[in-house]
Amino acid sequence: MTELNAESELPTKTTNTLAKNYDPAGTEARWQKAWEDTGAFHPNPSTPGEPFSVVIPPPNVTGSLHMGHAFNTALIDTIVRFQRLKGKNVLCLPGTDHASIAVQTILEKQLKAEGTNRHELGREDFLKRAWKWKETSGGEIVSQLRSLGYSVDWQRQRFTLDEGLSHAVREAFIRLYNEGLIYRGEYLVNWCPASGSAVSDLEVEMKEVEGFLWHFRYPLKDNQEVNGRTHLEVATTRPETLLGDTAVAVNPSDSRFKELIGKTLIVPFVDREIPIIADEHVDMQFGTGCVKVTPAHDPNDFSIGKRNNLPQITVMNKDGSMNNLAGRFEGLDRFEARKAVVEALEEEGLLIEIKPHLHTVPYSDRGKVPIEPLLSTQWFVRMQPLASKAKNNLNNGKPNFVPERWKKVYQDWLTDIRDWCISRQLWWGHRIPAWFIISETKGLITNETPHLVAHSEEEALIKARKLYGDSVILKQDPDVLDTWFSSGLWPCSTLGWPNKTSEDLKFWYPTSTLITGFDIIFFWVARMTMMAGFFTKEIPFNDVYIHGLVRDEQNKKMSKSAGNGIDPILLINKYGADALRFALVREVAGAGQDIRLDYDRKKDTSQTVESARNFANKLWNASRFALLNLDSNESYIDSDISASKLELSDRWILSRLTKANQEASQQYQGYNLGEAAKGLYEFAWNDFCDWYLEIIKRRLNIQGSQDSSSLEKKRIAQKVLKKVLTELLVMLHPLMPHLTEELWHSITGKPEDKFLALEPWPESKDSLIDNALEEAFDNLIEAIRVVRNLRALAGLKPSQSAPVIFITGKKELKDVLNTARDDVSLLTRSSTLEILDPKSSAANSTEKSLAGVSGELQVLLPLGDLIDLKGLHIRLQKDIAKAEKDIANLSARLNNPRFREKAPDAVILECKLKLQEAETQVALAQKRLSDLS
RNA sequence: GGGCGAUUAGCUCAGCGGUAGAGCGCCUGCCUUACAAGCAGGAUGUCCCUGGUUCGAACCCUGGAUCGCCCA
Repeated sequence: MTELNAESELPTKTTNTLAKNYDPAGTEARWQKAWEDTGAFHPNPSTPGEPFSVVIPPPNVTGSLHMGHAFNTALIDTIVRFQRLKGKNVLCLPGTDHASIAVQTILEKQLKAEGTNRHELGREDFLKRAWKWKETSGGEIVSQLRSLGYSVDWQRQRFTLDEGLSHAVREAFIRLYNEGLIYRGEYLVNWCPASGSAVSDLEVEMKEVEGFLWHFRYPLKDNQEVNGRTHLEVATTRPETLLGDTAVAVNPSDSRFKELIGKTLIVPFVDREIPIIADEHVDMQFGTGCVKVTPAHDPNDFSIGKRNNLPQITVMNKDGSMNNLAGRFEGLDRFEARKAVVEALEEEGLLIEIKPHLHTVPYSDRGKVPIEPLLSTQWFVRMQPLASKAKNNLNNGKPNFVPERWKKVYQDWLTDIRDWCISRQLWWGHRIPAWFIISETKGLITNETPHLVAHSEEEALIKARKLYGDSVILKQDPDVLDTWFSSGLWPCSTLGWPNKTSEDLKFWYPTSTLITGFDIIFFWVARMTMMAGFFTKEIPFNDVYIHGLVRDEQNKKMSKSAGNGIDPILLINKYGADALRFALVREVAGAGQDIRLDYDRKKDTSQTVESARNFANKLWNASRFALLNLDSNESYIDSDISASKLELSDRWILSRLTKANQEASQQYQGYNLGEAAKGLYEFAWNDFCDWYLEIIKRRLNIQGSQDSSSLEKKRIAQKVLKKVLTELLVMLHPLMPHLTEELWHSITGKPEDKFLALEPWPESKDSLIDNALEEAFDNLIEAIRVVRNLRALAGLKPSQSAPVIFITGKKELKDVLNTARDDVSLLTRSSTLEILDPKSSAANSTEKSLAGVSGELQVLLPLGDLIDLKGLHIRLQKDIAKAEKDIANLSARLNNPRFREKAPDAVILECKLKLQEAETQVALAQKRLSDLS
C-alpha cells in the first residue's frame, strides 16, 4: 500500500473527534497507568536538569484517603509537575509510616474478638500477624493516592519499617546515644492507659472539660490544734490521687498558715504522715491556698517534690487501676476510685464541699482517654542541643517558611523545647537497639541494670563479654521507638542515608521543599530539621510550604473521629480527580489559610468541585472545537506565524497568552497556586473561549468560494488557535494532569509514549506583549457589550439582526472599530454597521433610536417603532445618574487644593480624564433624551 | 496568661493606600452547528465597630467586638 493510498483514506477534517462531554473516569485511569508503566516519573540522578526533590509527608499506613491528603497531594503534585515542565530533574518520593499505636490498636481489637490477646500470642507471632495485616489491608491509602494522578516515583516508594529505614533508625539511635543525646531515666511521663504506653508531649491534647473541685479536710496528726486549726482544707480535681500524697504545700508568705509549716498531717484511708511544707509556687489566691502534693501523679507536684525531697508514691497500675498502695481502693479503675474516695471522705466527715469547675485535662491523641501522669523509666532524647542547632540554621534562613509567619511558631517551639520521650511499650515498631546485662541484676531489668547499644544482638554480646565476662546474659529492651523518631529521618533515610555514597542522597538531598499542614510543624518539620539536620549537617529542605486544613461547612477540621469527613473518592468518581484537584487548589489562593469545602451530604455533591468539573468540560469543548477546525494533516508550526499577517484578535490573544504564561509561572514558583489557577481559569474561559474562539469563527467558517486570501486568513487563525490551546494545556497541566494530557495528545497527535507531563514549559516572548493593543481591544469589547445590552433592552432575539451605529470623535476608537469591523459586526449581529463622526449629519439624525453611551462612544440602534421608549428612558436616565455621581466625586477631589498639591500627577491627570469622560457621557445622554421627547 | 489568624455581595473567598472584585447562587432572554456541565444580559455591598495618620483608607496605626486556632 502506498503512502498516498493511506492518506487518501483519512477523512479530510480530522480523525480525532471528541465526545460532546468530558468523561474523566476512563481517561484518568488510562494515563495513570501509562505514566506508571513507562516509568515517566522514575528519575535518574544522571539525566540532565537541576535537582528538584520532594519527599511526601508519609501518611499513616492504617489510613484511608481523606480530604486532607487529597488537598496536600493536590498542592505537592502541582508544584512537582510545574518544576518538571520547567526542566528540573524531579524526584517525588512516596511512602507510608508504620503508625505503632494505630496498627497495634487494630490488631489488638482483632485478637480480642478472637478471645485472645497479644501476650498469649507472643511477640514473634504478633509481629508476623502485623506484617501480614500490613501487606493485605495496610497501605490502601497508597493505591488511593494513585487515583489523584500523583506524579511520584512508585519504584522508590518507602515504608518506615523497611530494612533500609530500620537500619537508619538504629544508626541514628546509636549515634545519638553515643553523643549523650539519648538517655534513660525515671520521670513522670504521659501515660496512655488505653494503649498501655507512654506517649510524647505532642501526642497529648489539652481539652477543656466541666469537672469538679472537691474540698476536703486533712486532719493534723494526733488531733493537734495549731492557731485554732485541727486540719487543713485542700481542693483537688482528682481526689483519688490523695492516696499518693506526700505533702501539703502552702506559700511561705501566706500569713494564714505560717505557724503550720513543718507540722504533720494524716492522709486519710492510708494513714500516712505527711509534712506541711512551704513552696513559692503555691498560688495563695487559688482554692484554699493549700495544695496537696502528689509527686508521682502530677507534673507540678513532681517538681515541688524534687525541690523538697519528697517521696514519690505511685498508687496506680499501668492500666489505670489502683495498686496495692491504694489500700482499700486497690483494684478499682481510676474513675471508680475517684467516686469511692469521695464517698469515703463524706462518710468520714472530711468532705467540705463540691464545686463545679472548668479545667483542662490532658487527653491521649490516639487513645482518646485522659492521660495519666505516671512515674516510669523511659528513653528520652535531649532536645536542647538539637534545637539550638536548628535555631542557628533558622537565623540563616534555613529552612525558608512560606508563608513566613509560621517561622515564629517553629522558632518558639524550639525555644521552649522539652526532652522527648521516645520509648513506647508496644511491639509494632523499631525495637530499641539497647541490651541489658541482666546477669548483673539477678536476671531482672531494673533502673540499676547496666546496658549498651548495638546494631545487633551479636554485636551487643561481643561488647558485653568484654566488659562483664563471658557468662553475661543479655536481654534486649522490649520497647519500640516512637513512630515519629523514624519520621524525623524520613528526608534522608528514604534517599539512602546512612549510606553516604548513595547517588540519590548526593543528588537530591537536601530536598527542595516540604509541603505540609500547619498542624504538623512540630511533629515533622521540627523533628526533621533537628534529626535529619543533625546527621547530615544540612537542613533537609530549602523551603517549607505550610498550608491550611480542609474544614467542613461548620468550619470544623475534617477528621475521622468527628465523622465530618468527606470521602475524596466519592468526589473523584462523581467529578473526576482533575476537578477535585483544581477545586482544592483554586480555593487556597491565600496561602496558609484553611479551606472550606462546600458539600451536600445528602446528595454527595459539591458546587465548588462541580464548577471545576465544568471548567474541565469547557477545556474539553474548546479542544473539540479546535479539532473540528484543524486539518489533521497540517502541523501548524508556530514559527510559520508571520507577524504581519496577524489580525488584531490574534495579536491580542498572543499578548494575553504571554501574560498568562508569565503570571502563571511566577505564581507557581512562589507557591501562590490558587492565584495561578485563577489566572489560568480566567484566561482560558474569558479571553480564549469567550472572545478569541468566537472571533475566529468568522475566519474558520468560510464556505463556498474559497479565495486564496480567505484561505490564508483561515490558516493564520488555525495556527494561532493551535499554539494558544497547546500552550494553555501545558500551563494547566500541573493542576489538571489527566485532562490536559489527553487533550494534548488529541491536539498535537503525539504518540502514546510521549507525555505532556515531560514537555518543556512554553517559552514566553516579551515582544508579543502589546499593552496599547490590549487597551484598544478592551474598548472593542466594551462597544460590543453596549450593543448587546441595548439589544437585550429592546428584547431582540439573539438570532435577529439589527442595524448598529457607532458615533465617536475619538480617533483610536474609530480606528479599532474599523479594523475589527467584520468581527464587531458578527458579534453584535448587526444587519448594517456604521461608524460615524459626531459632527456628521447622519449622526445627528433624529430617527427613533435606542441609545447607549460608554465613555466617548455613543451607540445607536435605529429600530424605529420597535423601540420600547419607556425602557430607553430608564436606560438613559440610569446612565446619567451614574455619570453624575462620578462627576460629583471627581470634581470634589479636583476642587480640593490639597489634593492638587499633594497627589501624584498621574493620579490627578487620570481624575481629569475621567471627569471629562463622565461629562461627555452626561451631555450625550441628555441630548438623546431631548431628541426623544 | 502569652501568641497567631479571620471578619468584604446570599455562600466561598480575592484585593492590602488612588472612585469595591471573582466564582457559585439569584433574575431575564436564548437548545446561536465546541460546550444547557453552555451563551448573552442584569441585580446585589454602612468592606465588624471605634478613633487616628493621609489630599485620599477595605487597605496603615490606637482601642474594642465576634469567631477560630496554637502554646502554657
